[in-house]
Amino acid sequence: MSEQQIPKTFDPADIEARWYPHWEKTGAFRPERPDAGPWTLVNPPPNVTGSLHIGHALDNTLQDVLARYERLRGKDAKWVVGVDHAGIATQMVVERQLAEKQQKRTDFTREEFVKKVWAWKEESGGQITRQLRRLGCSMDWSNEQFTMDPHFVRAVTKVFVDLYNDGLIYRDKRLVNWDPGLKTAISDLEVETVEVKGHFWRFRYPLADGVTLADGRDYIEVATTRPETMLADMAVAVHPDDERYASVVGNFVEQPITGRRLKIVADEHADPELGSGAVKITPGHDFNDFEVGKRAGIAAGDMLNMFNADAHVVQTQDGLVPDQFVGLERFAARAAVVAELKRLGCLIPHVARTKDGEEQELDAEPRRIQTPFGDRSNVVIEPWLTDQWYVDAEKLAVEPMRAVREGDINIVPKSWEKTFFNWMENIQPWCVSRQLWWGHRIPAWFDDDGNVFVAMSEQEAVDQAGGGTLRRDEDVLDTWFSSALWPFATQGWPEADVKGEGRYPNDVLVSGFDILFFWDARMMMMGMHLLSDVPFRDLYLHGLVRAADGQKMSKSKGNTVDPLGLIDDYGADALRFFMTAMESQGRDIKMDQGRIEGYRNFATKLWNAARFAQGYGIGASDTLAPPAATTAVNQWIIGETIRTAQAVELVLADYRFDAYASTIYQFTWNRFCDWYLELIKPVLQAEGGHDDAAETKAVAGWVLDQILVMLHPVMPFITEELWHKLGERPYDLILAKWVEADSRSISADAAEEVDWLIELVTAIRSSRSELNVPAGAKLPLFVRDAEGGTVERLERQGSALERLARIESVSSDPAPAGGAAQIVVGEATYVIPLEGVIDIAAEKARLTKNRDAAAKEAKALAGRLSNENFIAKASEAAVAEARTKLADRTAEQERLDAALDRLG
RNA sequence: GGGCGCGUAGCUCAGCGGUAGAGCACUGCCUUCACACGGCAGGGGUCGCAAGUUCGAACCUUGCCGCGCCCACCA
Repeated sequence: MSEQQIPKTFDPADIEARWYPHWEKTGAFRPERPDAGPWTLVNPPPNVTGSLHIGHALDNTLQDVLARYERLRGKDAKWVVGVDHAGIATQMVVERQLAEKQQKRTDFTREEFVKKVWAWKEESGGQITRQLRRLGCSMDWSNEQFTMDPHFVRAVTKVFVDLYNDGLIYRDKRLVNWDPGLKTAISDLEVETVEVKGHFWRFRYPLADGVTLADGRDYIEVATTRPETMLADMAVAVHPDDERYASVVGNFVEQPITGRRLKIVADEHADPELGSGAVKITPGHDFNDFEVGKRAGIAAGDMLNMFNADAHVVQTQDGLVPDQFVGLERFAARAAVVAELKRLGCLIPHVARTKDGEEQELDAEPRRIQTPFGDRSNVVIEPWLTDQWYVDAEKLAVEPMRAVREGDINIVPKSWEKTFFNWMENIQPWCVSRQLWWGHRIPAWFDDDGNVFVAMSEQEAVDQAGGGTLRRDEDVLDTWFSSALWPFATQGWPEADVKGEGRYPNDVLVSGFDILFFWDARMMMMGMHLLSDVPFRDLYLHGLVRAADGQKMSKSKGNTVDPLGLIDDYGADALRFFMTAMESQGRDIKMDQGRIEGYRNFATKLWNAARFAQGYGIGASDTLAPPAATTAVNQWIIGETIRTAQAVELVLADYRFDAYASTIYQFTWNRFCDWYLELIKPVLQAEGGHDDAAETKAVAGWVLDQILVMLHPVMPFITEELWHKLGERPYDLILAKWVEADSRSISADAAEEVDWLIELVTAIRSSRSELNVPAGAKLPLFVRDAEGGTVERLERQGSALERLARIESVSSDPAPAGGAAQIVVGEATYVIPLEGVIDIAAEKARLTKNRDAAAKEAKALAGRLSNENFIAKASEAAVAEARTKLADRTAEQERLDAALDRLG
């Protein structure tokens, strides 16, 4: 693609469709650059069945900004990409498809079903990767990963075996969060607590054996929000110090429905302040009660279970559940238990007042109950006693906490550290087994006696067992177990020496804060244990993309925005710029189409600026260093370019994405387009050529190139297109060199001169506009009180001034008598005769407004400077600055007073 | 119950110790030969409230009021 005329219209779709395949085909994402140092980033693997949502667009834009920036700075930027098998999510999708055909998973063998999932993976797995390409993400597709690739399976198996052998994975019988919808255990993190409307019932449990309480009552009152669990009650607990019950501890109550004798135990868990102070204990179906039960000497194996896998009532081991309850669904069982207790006269009614103040008896007190739901199934979670595999997270959490504390891992923004520590310090054993078919099958085998053998292969397990036939564990691993290995398993670990290659630790991880525990922390635990080093040096956490009204986006609310649609409407570059500009640390992003449109306009602006430049023979620069410049305007823009590059480097080092976007935006539009291009028009358009033309074209071409370079990380498509349209290039922009930001190329004098010119032009324009001078009218300008330096500047910048402020001539002669606009800039006053045109009253009003503004500021400054505390305590620089400003403002005010006098 | 964050122009957001900025929207002028997805000029804010620290506070501290998120066993 060689130099050619830039078309009048900017068509993002056309450009995007051409450049992405070109980059990918030419290997630009991982070019051969033997001298380049490694820089590594791994992409949070999206679900294989997923499609790109707006959160992915944010996450991947930020990563691509970093990857492209580092690539431009000469690094061998490797951005690892791949997809996650997403156990539960994917299995659910395929099961849903079966359901549409009136089929279910269990109609098939495990092998048949898994085959169907693989088929679906092949069919749908490419979608999200195609979409990432449309966003422009410069990932290393040559090394695309899948968490169920054969080498990944080996890595996962090895990790499981190693952790088992290290005692960090174990099998345990305890309560798990059981999802009766999916019929699998899930981890704590996959449980979402939601407040729902519920009831709080109170019941009487009669004391057995004729015992009574100190006050003579023959029953103990217990309360619950889950009456159905009474069918498996095993005790009643009271606080050891609770006098009311001290006499009956060690005695029994009789559960009214089952007739089971429940021991009254003393346990700190019972809160004397709450309700009656006595609490029923169901060790098999409540996390607290499980602990109380254990303390009371009930072994896990003896705890009564009253549910099957889909939460229907089953007979307990002691056979005491009346037949009428067996087989009931859990919520039906709840109603049945309440009804039966009521019938038995054991229900204590709740007395409520109606709005009219009348008393009313209810079965139970209405309450808001914190209820656990499965995050995937949206079904109420049941604590259920099962054998599962656990990772000893507490031990694995030690090193990551140390790493964060000591700065080996730098969490950005820092405010997340507290959340991180809070979770890590209270971490619970991680249940990693899932009763699913899709996933990494657990490498554990059992013999007929229930002995377990954990091994890399069945053969090894058999060898361990000393022969015989073994049965492999049916369960698979939590998806996050495999993705926890992502920073190294994707790069060939354990065979490859990822540390030696400089690819581990990764340089940075970018993720949404919503997966800090699920994924980021687990990578730290696994990485630090298995590779003895942190998985990444920096952890950048970004927020959520919210709907325009601030609500969380979700399919069920129907308020999602499709990033692909936004790309169609505004171009990928505009969407990327939006994400980058809005990414402010520690804050969510609210959708704002107006902004995306604004950034589309920005792209168009750049396009037209390049087109303009090209029209005057400005093209690809042939130097990396700034070209030699003699004019103030050229020196100034070079300095501004370098300052911009330095600012960009500074803010990107701190992951200040918004600051990066606004820095480059303002430079491009407000400096380069609004001023520089306008200032050089007289040079470019001079009839018969201009002495400064060659220099100016060289500088303009260089600056434009630097803009393309600096903008490329966030707007890769338009910049690559313009890069080539502006001239023959030895390489694509994606592989160009970052700006040589050498401060020695900044001229302070040039900056002062151009700042002065801008101030003067702006002031003249402002007065023209306020005095309603016709926009096209060219006016003479008379200067008074100008010092030598200003006179020279006026000579040098005369043609620019004439063009930008619509001035016909500049003269240091006294202005003719009569009405005139007067403009004060610096020490000089600029007079524009407007006899007959000017409205003297309007000009007086305008000058007075300016005078008053100067006077007000001068007064404030004078006040500050007359405060001896300020002089004594404020920094010298602050005092000096105040003095300078006061002098300036006072002088300005005096000149404006003089101008007002002249108006009469 | 703990923790985190947010309340700045009509809207979306920067600024985080020296008397307020951007984009969009708004008003006026401009069909000026790069761009009307544009140019120029302009209006608009007692920076949630209160007290404190400081020579000086949108910016630091404390309290309060609103909003949001996360974690947690009130049966």
